[in-house]
Amino acid sequence: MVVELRVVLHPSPRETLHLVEEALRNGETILLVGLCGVEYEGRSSATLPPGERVVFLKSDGTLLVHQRVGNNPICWNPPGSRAKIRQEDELLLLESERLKPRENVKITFLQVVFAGSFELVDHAELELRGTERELVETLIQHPNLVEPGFRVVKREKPTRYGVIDLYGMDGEGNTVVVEVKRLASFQAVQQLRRYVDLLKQREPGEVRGVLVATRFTRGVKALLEDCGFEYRVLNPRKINKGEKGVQSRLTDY
Amino acid sequence: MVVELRVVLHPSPRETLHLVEEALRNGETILLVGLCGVEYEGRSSATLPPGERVVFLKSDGTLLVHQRVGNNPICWNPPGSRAKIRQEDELLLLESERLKPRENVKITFLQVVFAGSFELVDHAELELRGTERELVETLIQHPNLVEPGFRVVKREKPTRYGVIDLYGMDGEGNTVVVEVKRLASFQAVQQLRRYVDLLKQREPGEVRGVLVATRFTRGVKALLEDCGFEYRVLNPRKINKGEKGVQSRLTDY
DNA sequence: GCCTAGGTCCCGTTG
DNA sequence: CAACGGGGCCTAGGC
Repeated sequence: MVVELRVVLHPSPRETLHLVEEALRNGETILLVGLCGVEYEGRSSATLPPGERVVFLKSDGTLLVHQRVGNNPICWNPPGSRAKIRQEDELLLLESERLKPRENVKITFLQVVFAGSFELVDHAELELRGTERELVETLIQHPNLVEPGFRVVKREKPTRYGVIDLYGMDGEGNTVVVEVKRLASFQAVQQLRRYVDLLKQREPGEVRGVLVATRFTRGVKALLEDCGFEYRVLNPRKINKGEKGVQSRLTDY
Repeated sequence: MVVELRVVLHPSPRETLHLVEEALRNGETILLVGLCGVEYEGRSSATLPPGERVVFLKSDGTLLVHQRVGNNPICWNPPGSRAKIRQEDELLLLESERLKPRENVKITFLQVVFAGSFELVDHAELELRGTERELVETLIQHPNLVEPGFRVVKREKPTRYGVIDLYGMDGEGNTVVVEVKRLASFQAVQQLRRYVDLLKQREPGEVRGVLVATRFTRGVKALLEDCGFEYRVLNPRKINKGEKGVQSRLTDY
């Protein structure tokens, strides 16, 4: 149950000031709706002329300014920022400061039509399935999905140029570098290439590169071929039923 | 000014139902605060056990579920999704459906402590400064920042494997590929490498690769060196004052 | 603390 | 429409 809850409609600047100050003291969640302009200065800098928006201030310092459309906040400051509010004449100034890197968001309210503060209790954590991590675990349990005879030597093998998802050997003793992705992109191929090139300098035998993903784009397959790499399509639904859904290497075609 | 605004404290399921349904019809912005659990099924899938959260429903279909901490929503559905609400006994079910890709977010409210709908007017757009685009424009105006004698031939030159930020020639007529980034990463080096390799096959003379960025990490510089590439550090603040802040090529050290 | 890579990334642009 | 790369990305995990 929400222990504490306070709401004001069409508050005066002073009322908003008090509500926000008290909510900040108590570590409550704050929602403001009103006409405001925003200035941002930090890693980049930006100006947002006045408009009606929702401003969301969390107890961990998170500040979000949402326009009426779009998934992402138009302006924000991440957790750890510090917010202060003050009144200047009929304007309300909400300022959020982040220290590292130094970033400042300044919201000037011309009018507030709604102000609310809430004490939220929430100890639950998201349980997410179908991540890349799970794909890697699947491959460790079923190395045949990479190819019959494949043997995992190391998971998350660190190198000078990043961490190899799966490092192992094929049936003939060749080194195999496996890069795992949910969605295979150019970037994934390049990552694989970086690792393969590195190992080629160190390992004696052949070094093969394999990109395993649930989805591939056209361009990626072409680039894979150019690099001499192979790929496997993982079908997440088939995995539990068996070890189907394995593609042959590109060079088989 | 906010034309329409409706707020209910501790609404009954029926009251919430009516408020949300009417707000959806009118394309208004909806804020709900209460105890709820969430199920997500789509590109991935997830479960979030009950807790007190802020639910944000926008007129463009955006759905955001925010916990009391964190910059990002814990669950969401992007713009273009369709929301429906219905009552089952004392529970309220808010369901959001996205078609491409198919994704479903189902929120089960055990209790709503606040419901509000707002008609927001906002035609303003963010003016953002300090982007990569601006860095490229700076280089075009001051090609000396790449190096004395550098001449831009083409901006955003498309290739089979992506678009080259800047393509030009040095004082000796060699091809120069310039990749521009705010923050230099391994990925940026690989991108540069892709382009350089491609042009080496096509262009007659030498092909040089230069990575220009405002910030570099140690590992990136090492990889650049291994690839035989050069780099330049751009200081955004110095740019307007002149053409200082140019680094020599790695091989000068 | 820096650095690296993942993400239900979202988002705009381009083919 | 797919696909590719930017982002004030944020966030988690290593060292």
